[in-house]
Amino acid sequence: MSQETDIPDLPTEITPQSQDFGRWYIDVVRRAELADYSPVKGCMVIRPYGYAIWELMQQALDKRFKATGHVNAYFPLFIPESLLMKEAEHVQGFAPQVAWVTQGGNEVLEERLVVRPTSETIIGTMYAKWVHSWRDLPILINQWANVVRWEKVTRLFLRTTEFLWQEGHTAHETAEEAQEETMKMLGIYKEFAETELAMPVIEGQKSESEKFAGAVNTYSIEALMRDGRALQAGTSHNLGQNFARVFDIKFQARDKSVQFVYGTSWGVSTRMIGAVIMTHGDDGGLILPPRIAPYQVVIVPIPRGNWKETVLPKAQTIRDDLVARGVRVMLDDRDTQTPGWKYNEWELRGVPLRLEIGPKDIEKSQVVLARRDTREKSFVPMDGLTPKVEEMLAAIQKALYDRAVQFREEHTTAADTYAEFKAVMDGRPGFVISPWCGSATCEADIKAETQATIRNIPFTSAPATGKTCIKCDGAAIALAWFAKSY
RNA sequence: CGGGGCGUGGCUCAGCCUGGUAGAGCACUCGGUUCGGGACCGAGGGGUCGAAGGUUCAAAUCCUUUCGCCCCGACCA
Repeated sequence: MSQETDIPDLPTEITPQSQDFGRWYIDVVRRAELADYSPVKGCMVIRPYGYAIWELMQQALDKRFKATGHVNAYFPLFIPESLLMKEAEHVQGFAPQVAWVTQGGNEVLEERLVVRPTSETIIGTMYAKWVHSWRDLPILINQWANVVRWEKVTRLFLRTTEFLWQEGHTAHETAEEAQEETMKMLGIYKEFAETELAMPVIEGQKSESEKFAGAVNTYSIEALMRDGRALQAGTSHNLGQNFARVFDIKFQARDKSVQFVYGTSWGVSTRMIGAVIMTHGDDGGLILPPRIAPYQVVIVPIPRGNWKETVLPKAQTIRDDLVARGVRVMLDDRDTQTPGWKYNEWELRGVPLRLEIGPKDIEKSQVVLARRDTREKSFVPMDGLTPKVEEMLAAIQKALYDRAVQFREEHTTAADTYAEFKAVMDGRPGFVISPWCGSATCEADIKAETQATIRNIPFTSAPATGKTCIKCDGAAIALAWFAKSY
């Protein structure tokens, strides 16, 4: 197998990351046709190519939810005002972000409805009706839904007024079971992110001020984007008995006493698509991990002479062989575009592997394979092609993950003093691991002065014994991971 | 919600300062030659210049109002 060293420059149509990362992101989303702005302020249209990525993510997640005993259901989009108002902390957290429905047809509603920002309240109300005995537990329900949060500042995929997500809502007999569920689902998110999205994440606990409104504890997975900012990619909440008390979700326990259930909720959203873009993309556009790429291989036939009688049938055969093995393939046989144009287009859209085939290849019974991640080209014999393609897709998946891990390691720094901390945040941003005293005041001051927030306190974080808070010099309770975030 | 910027064919923009009846590139349609890293030639189609009002013989251009969007900051999956 020979390698071509002559890799052409990346196209210039997309703003380079180094010039303006935010602009680069928007350019990629729009040029790759993942999404577009809609006529509705703050809302986006997810285009077929972007939606195909979401569908692949959904399938991968749904499979995992089912495998751990969860079932899907669907709850209403509208929530009566009185339900939302029941849990004090929850209301306070979401009130500024809810959209109200005040009128139906021509009639003013007696009770206003909110468009769900999340469904704890309406699901809790139903659980109260369904749970009577410890034998009814646990309830392990997930729903795939849209939610609406009135946002002042929106960004495609990362924060839009309406977005798609899944929200799991479970009810358990004991506090221990609820905590176990909370951790299990966070673990599933981590495993999903790492194996399907090739995106390494840090699992940990949120600080009190970053916690979900109404939860006892919130845990998150945090990923590092290529501009050095962190992105919360998924959350899992232990709700304790907070919602159970308010919604009266009671059951008769094994000891005949009446108890409130222990709840959890957990979710990931279409924001994950933004995370993938900003984890793997380069100046040439999108780079998709093979496992969630709508097209894993694009076949570009070289149209020359009577190619429709020679090259094209061979390309079709190759496609059929790959499809038979479950590989997602696009055969780009348009004769309105040149091969070079197609190379650039599909690279921009992140297709992991390109297969070129022309008359010369047919003579030699070979094809050209070009990797999107390294942009390396190689000649591969037609014989044994399918296994070779599968092998390369797996190699790309792994390479993307390894590269992302390396990037994160290179952009993670420990800082025991505030001076060091600020130096890193001003310089090359990323995660900074620092001792923290646990005070919300210190946390807020650090944010005000450096824009960095506590992303989470990883489970694997070393104990902070003997260390002092970078802000107030008080005894540290933990080594927290700080970063500027999306 | 504060600061900045922008609304002109599908897209990116020029034209506005100094009013004179709308232009370029790309995209699109048709025909032909091409095609191994964003092809070329020829012929076409497409815009009441975000909206409303005003000034003027005449407004994309000047004035007023208004709507929308984008970017940067305070709140959030």
